[in-house]
Amino acid sequence: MSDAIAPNTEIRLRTRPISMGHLRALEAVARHLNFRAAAEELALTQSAVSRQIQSLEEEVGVPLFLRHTRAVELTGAGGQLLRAAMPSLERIDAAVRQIRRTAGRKSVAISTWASFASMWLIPRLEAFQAEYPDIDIRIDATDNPVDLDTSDVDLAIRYTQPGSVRADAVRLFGEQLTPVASPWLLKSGAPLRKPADLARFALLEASDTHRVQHIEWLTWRRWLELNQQPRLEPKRWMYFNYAHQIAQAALTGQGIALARMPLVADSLASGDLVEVLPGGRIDTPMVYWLLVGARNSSRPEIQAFCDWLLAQAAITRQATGEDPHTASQALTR
Amino acid sequence: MSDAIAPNTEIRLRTRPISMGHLRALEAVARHLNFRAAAEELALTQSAVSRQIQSLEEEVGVPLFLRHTRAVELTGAGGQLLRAAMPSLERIDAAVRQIRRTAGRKSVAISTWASFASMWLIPRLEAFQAEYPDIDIRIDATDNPVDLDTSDVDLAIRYTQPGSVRADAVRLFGEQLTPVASPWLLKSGAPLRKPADLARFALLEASDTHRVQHIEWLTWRRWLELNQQPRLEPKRWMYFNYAHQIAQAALTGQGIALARMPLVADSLASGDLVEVLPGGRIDTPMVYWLLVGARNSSRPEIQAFCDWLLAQAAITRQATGEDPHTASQALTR
DNA sequence: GCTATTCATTCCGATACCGCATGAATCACT
DNA sequence: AGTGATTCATGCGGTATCGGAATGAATAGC
Repeated sequence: MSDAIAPNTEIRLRTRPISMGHLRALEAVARHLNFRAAAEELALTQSAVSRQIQSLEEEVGVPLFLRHTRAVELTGAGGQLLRAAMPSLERIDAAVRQIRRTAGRKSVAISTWASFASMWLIPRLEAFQAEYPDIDIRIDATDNPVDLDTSDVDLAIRYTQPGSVRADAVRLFGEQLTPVASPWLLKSGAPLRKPADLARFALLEASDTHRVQHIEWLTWRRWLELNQQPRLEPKRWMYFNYAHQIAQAALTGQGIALARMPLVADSLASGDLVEVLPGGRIDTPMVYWLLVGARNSSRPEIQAFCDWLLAQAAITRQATGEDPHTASQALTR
Repeated sequence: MSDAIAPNTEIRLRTRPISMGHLRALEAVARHLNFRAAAEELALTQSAVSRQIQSLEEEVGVPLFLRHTRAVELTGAGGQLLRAAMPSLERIDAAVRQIRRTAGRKSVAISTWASFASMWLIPRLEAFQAEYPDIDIRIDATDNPVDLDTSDVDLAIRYTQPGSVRADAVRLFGEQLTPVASPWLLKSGAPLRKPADLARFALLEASDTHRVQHIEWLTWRRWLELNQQPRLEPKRWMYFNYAHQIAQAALTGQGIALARMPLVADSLASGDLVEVLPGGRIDTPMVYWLLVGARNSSRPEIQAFCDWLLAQAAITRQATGEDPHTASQALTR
């Protein structure tokens, strides 16, 4: 009864797992359309590459390349496999590189969005780095909302209304909007005392086509209505895609921006921007949240970063007048 | 001069390419959290799996699992690699399966969207299958617009306005909208003679949140305005996500749908649906296009399918009254 | 302390992979 | 047409890798 091994060997021969090295050869050959050049790139001989491709072809049962005498041509099946394999290899390689890079190092990966990263998070990071020089920081600000359980970020900063966020999210701060401008812009000309005076200036506004669900709260139109100027037309409208572009335009005196208090508190404190109309703040229902992936909350560097972030948020709350108490409560977490 | 080989071996030792088999072991172990069970699933011994994981760990420089005496625990790095590897392996496997399945067979893969597939394409496919029984058909109606050059579909059917489509797109037919209903619905009650009579019925409308750029042309509101009934309020509004759901509702007598002529021409011809208001057709600027990937246009089965599709489109144009000529021109292509 | 469970390790046979040399096919040029 | 050059395929031999069986090491439960 040799049945015990016969099926084994048969299976082994039939479904030998595809090798990643072979797929790399496929990729290189498809790129060069030349076995020898591909082999050179892979630091192999042409013979090895030839047989790797052959092995792949035997595996899928279809030729992947048409070998003409002087040219190599990718077949449909070859292209199909290539299109599946190339991003997959790249993704695996990227993951390995990432793991290797952070091997033995403490690191924190944060998902947020571009405006928040450049206007709030990054300016403060230096302080954290000074306090914890051995912790690496990685910021993913690609604006793709990522899943903390399936992606490789450790924590996320989100911007939503209360209620549409996980129960374990920690509130960082709320949001007020206020007209701001460069003091340099206001020095020339008559002083700006009442909302109607805004008509003399250019108004900077977001034309954010992506996140339509939030934009209604951030418009000058809403601010003007709340300040009894529903029909005011400014000297000029200027539209920008990102909040930090608006801030940049305001800093360079291009007009008056309806800024988010938490994000411009620093510029207000330093005097680079000023609130042009005291009492001109309006609230939005939006809240900035901190979310921590469950599987990461026990790592000490995550712990340290969260503590630091909450302390920074408390400082921002104080600066924006949202939180009249000291930050001690947040620090003790 | 052994310089020629010394660097070779060094490189070989440093960057030994990761094996897909090892990643499969990672996946199986992560799922079972048990080396023996994973080995059994992989038809290997526990010893082999142990060494595969070890090899991976040596490769990335970090432990992927914590081995406790009675339990195995995935580390952060392990999870990171797993999250990258699992979809990648799945994608490669799927591509290989797909290639194997279509090995030696002629096949045509079409990208379209759900409503068009179920209301126009699929009902006609049987005729094509009868004519070409040896050609496999694969329909990708996931509503994700795919790139003909990078995905593995051979041709795509698109629905846009003229101008926002590639120059080599072939026009299938335009679009008219007309109110339709089940004849059964109309038999009860007073006859429906003029647009204002619509107020006695439920009107079926799309609440298509996805493709906002097209929806304006498809609304009852627009039809009513064009027919001098801007303020008409029907007995009831019914909203559906997909055009074929609307058609289904109309077929079962739930109300009157504003249907796309090309998609309901069959039901009108068979009498399952009737146009409730002769002369009630309105045009939309939308056009149905056929796009063929450049690298596929030479395959004979693609050729055959395109010819057949264009002939079907000509028949539809005739049925909707769009094309007064015979279909001969399209047939000769 | 004994036993059962589970992963790591050692040894050995199988084989997959590589490099070298060579063959086969075809194109370019005389 | 013949010759050389280019390019991929193939036969062969050596080596590294891999898998299986048996055994060791650690520990949790009793």
